[in-house]
Amino acid sequence: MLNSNIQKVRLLIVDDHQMVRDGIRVMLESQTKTYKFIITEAENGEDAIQNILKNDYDIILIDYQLPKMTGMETVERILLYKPNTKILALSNYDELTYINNMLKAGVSGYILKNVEPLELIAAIKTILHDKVFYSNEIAIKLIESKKKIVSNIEKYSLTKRELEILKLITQEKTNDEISILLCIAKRTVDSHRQNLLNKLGVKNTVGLTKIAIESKLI
Amino acid sequence: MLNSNIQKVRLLIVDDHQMVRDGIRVMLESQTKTYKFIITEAENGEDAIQNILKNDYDIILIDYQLPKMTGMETVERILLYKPNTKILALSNYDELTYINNMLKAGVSGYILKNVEPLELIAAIKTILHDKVFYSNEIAIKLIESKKKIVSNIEKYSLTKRELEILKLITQEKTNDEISILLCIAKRTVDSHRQNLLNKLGVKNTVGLTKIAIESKLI
DNA sequence: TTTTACCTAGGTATAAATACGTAGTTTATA
DNA sequence: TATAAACTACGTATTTATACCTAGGTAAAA
Repeated sequence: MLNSNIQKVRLLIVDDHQMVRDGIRVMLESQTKTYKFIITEAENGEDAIQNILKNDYDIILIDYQLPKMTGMETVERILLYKPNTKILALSNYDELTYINNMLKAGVSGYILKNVEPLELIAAIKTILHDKVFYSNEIAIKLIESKKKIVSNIEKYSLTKRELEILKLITQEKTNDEISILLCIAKRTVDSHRQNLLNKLGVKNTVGLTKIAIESKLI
Repeated sequence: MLNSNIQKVRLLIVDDHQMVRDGIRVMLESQTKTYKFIITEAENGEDAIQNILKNDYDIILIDYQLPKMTGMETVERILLYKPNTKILALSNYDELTYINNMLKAGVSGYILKNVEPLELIAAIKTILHDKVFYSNEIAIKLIESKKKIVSNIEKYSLTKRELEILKLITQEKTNDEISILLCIAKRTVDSHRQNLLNKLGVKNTVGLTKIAIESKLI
């Protein structure tokens, strides 16, 4: 009777760290109330592909960093063969590039490895119900991502034009070249450049370049 | 009889990820031939400090990234209270900065989290015998660290002097200032700068700065 | 010992950047 | 519609960087 309420979930863990695979297994096996997990493990992308070709899984947990084939490539190939596969990305990193890459590849969720057992279960539950799941940190990161580009400009309160010119400066262009590109007078570029030096509080072009790189403008 | 050969090891795991703590526990508990691990867990640096003040441990496994207090600070404080404590740093990162920081703080070993159970046991064994242990990747990293700086110079075949001047340029110094600093004629600095532009194949100071940053010279 | 690479230094010239101003026009917004 | 912010532009002057040379001294290597 009680058993009838327990749902079997076929789950594939793709991670090259035995420690992580063990950790996930412990987490999932401690949750026996609503799910019975049938867990398979794969060490790398190739393994994972071989596995999904032979077997069906309800959900796949995959790391971003894998030897040889990256998690992203693996996800792309899995979805090529079985487009309806539900995949949860599980990473150490909340780097925006990684998150975006995984989402682009087609994962249904992205959580960090420092996840609590209950949150992991919640994520799996959500994804099994055809919804997407991002852990809080990831959601915030995604929302903030657009803001950050703006905030770097705001941090130094650069105008659009100043930003544009800063970018051209970092492309090794002279004021003369910039003026031609933007169809404005060289002296105008001079002014903008002077304002940039003042606003950013640096001495010369080197300072401008360094800040541009720091701010990831280039 | 058999039991008399089994050594008890009091071990403290300091890591904010339950998954990692579980993973280590599984690894260690699977090795029952020579050791019986008595494992305590701490979620953060504060916890760890409280624990080591109350109890004695044979070895401490600690992550680099911890909330609030870093692994490095925690190690420093642990060794302040109990200077003979044996500590093994366990990190996801083989970043040289992290490794160096941990070694500076006083750990007896540094291994990556993708460690095999047998290697983890080997590390613990080595450290318990008052020796130091680095996993292969870390050892290589440490050895290569010096080489890398050289290789970047060699890549562009910069001379010592040119490198010196490049660094000063990236500190927003003018040729005049550099000449005073190095006690050489301004015209000599001019020459070096010209050579830098030619060798690095860039147009101006912006190019020099970008390459210097890429090459991690600054 | 000859060669080579490196550091040194200067001639001459031009191009580019920096510094400190002023000021008109447009655009968004309160 | 008043106001501020942004973009535009120029005057004047100095400093700095770039370009293309030549060339001597020194130390290491072939």
